[in-house]
Amino acid sequence: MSDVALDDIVSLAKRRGFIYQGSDIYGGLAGTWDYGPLGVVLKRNIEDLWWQTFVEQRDDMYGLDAAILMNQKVWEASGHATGFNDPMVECKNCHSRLREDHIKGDNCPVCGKTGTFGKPRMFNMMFKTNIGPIEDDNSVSYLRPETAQGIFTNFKNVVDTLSPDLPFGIAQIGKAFRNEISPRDFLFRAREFEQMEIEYFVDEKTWKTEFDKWVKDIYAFLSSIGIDKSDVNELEVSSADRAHYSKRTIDFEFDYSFGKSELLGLAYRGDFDLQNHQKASGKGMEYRPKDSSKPFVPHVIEPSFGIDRLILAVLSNTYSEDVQNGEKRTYLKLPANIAPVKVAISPLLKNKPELVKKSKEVYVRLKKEYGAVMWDDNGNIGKRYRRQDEIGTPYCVTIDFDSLKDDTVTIRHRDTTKQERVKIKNLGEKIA
RNA sequence: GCGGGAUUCGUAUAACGGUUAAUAUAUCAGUUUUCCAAACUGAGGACGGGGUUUCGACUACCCCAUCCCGCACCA
Repeated sequence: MSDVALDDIVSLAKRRGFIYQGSDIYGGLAGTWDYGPLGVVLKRNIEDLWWQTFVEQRDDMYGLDAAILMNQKVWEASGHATGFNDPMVECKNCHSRLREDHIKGDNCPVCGKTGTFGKPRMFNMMFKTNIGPIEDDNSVSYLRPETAQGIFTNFKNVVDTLSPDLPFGIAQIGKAFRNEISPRDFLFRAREFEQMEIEYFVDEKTWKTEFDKWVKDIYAFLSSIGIDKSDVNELEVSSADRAHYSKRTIDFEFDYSFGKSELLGLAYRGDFDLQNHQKASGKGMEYRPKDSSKPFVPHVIEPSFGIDRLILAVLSNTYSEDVQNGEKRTYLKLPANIAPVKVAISPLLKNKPELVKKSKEVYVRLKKEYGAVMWDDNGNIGKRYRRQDEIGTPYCVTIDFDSLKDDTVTIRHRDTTKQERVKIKNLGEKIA
């Protein structure tokens, strides 16, 4: 298990404006979290990087942003309307609650007693709502429990309008909702969360090689947000545990403070989803090869990332403490490309107008170029460094009296606390 | 959902059936300070919500919410 305590991360996240409890002033709402001023930037940086990596930098990928509310027929076709509707039974002896379909015979698997089960009760993991003013069976809709179905239902649209060559993928970032029985472990299991999902459509014959390529691509992306291959455990999901239509599924697990748990998943789903929607909607889901060979329903490989879980992993991985001059220093070793503040600008002394003036010039100049630049003149210089350390700012630039003479400044590095003197005009290449 | 524990300034802690609820740190303003949380002055900031007992409840009791630990769940 990771030796970073979850409490330390939760506390820092709140103290510094990364993540707050949802509905905080009313006592909270279980399973919801709000991203504060720094958190939203961190999150957006990761999403942007993901989008660049998997959509913009590739020519076989197409973006999508589908509606959260969908026709109830979507969930009937996908199996969620029944699959998410699990009958639960409770053992009257040991009070264990179990899924009825997981129990063999009349024996409680927990306490071993026989005939102790009460009446099964339905538990639906989907949030139900009604469309329009009349609440009846026809008006029922659900908040999507995964973004994937929005991609499958638009498969035909994308094929018809952009006529992509196989293999190709459709990528989407968006919210999903699950009425979890017990949300746990900070961002890890929430009722409202965000997914970054890809459905990658392939010819069945090629699925194994494409699957392996995705494993590589996933590691490359993780590495770019500071999660190394050595931080990840690949769990081959056994045929008993994976969905019946899947021939292979890998859970990529991360070592969180509460134990190894899923960070993201990679599943080969066969043609299960498209076939189901073809059957249910009556619309053709074939791909027509350009060489006029026989049309077929493609198979699909699904890399599915939970942003919130990625953020929790990034925070766990980068939360660091060391001792400087006998004082504990807390810092986030965030990679520069996702740090919410890239560089902080300070005058060495804030009561010297000439230093402040010069610092402002540097600040305005860098802010214009990089955006994520913070002005910090509070307290003394050491205090500012520590404060920037805690929010993971990789570079601090300080303007001192020499700066006035020769246009140089010191740039101080978060991880080493070392500093170097550079020309103002060369700052860009140092923090790029 | 079940069992156990908890909930007091942003954070971390303290105290008390009865004065203005304390301390550290953080925050903000000012003085000072020539590179790693120095010092000084000042300011703002909390008893999760509701009910009961009581002359009086942050404190006791009940209900609810949330968090933590364990169990179960995770299609």
